[in-house]
Amino acid sequence: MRWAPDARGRLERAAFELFAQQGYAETTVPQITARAGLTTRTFFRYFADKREVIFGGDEIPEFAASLIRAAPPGLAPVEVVRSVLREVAATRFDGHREETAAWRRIVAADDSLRERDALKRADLVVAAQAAFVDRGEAPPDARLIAELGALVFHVALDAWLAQSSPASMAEATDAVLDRLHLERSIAAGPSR
Amino acid sequence: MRWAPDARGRLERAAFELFAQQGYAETTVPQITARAGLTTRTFFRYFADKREVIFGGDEIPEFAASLIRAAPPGLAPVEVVRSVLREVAATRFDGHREETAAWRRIVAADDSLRERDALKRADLVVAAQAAFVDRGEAPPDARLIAELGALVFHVALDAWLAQSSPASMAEATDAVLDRLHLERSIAAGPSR
DNA sequence: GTCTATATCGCGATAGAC
DNA sequence: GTCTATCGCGATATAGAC
Repeated sequence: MRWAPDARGRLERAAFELFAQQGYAETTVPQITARAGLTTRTFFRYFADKREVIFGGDEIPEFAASLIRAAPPGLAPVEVVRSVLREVAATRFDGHREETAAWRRIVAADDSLRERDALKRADLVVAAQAAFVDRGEAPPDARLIAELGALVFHVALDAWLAQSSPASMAEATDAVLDRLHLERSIAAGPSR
Repeated sequence: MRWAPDARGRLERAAFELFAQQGYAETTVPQITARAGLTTRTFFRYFADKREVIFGGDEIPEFAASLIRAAPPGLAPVEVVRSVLREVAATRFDGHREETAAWRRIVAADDSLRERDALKRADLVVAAQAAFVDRGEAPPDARLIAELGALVFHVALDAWLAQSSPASMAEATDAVLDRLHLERSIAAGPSR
């Protein structure tokens, strides 16, 4: 065929390698596309902007939201958070610690990327809040529990990547959640 | 004098008005500087990038950090958070509800600005964590309590702006904190 | 202040695939 | 022939260098 397949994947890999080697800011889009054998214009057809290459297919918000909606109706919100985080951690992170760490190093090194990362977290909160509302929570409570879930997720991710011994990320999310010392009733009692 | 005074303030006001009228993305830096009677170059002397005009002197991280460091040594972390948030709310927000709401509307309408807003929140967490570490908390606990404080602050801000009756933001931060149903011991017990 | 690199995006052309 | 992925060219805005 006329074009090598998986243009998107090639762009992602080329970007990842260049960012790791010379840094995000020092890497230009033409450099990335040259390495992937494509043109600059093509890059922007796959990614809205340069930052998105490294956050590519981030379906975590959708995945988490679907898990929240699928949780048993009676389960307390905190327990929903616990099981959803376990599931996300186990299926998306455990077994990919090294790649995740390399990715995190790149992101942490550049403010543009930290910024995009922070937006992704905000978007996760929005998606999770909507899911909790669908489960019957009042919007303010749904917001709170969604924020808490995102908080635990991000703190646990950093903790998991920081520890030298390779425990599972699922354990890390549990540990952070427990450390919060939340009452079981959180965001489950009647609104004031 | 040769130049009209308060160049920075004029740029901020011009930007604010234009963003409110035609949106952030539709407003160019030359438009802003034209309205302020300055050149594009001058704009970037005062602000690192276009987004920063609207987040101008955001000294909240430094302010919050200094309050945390100044809190009574024996006070439980959650109570430190409670009093710091009260203080920040009362001195920086109460009495400016309308301006804050207008500002929030602009930010919420554009992803570039939501992104910067999210980064500011992350920076607040970093500053607060450092302050809690100085107070003697273990870094992981300091991180948790800092994240919690930022969470309460942002949720309370939205709640305060959303409510029709003009309560104080200090009350809003208290309400959100109470709603979390945290045990008093949070992040105060011995590290595992 | 001026000059310039780089990101970003609109539009039309093109070359197979079906 | 139509469709789709890609290219090529050009325009504008941001941002940084000199």
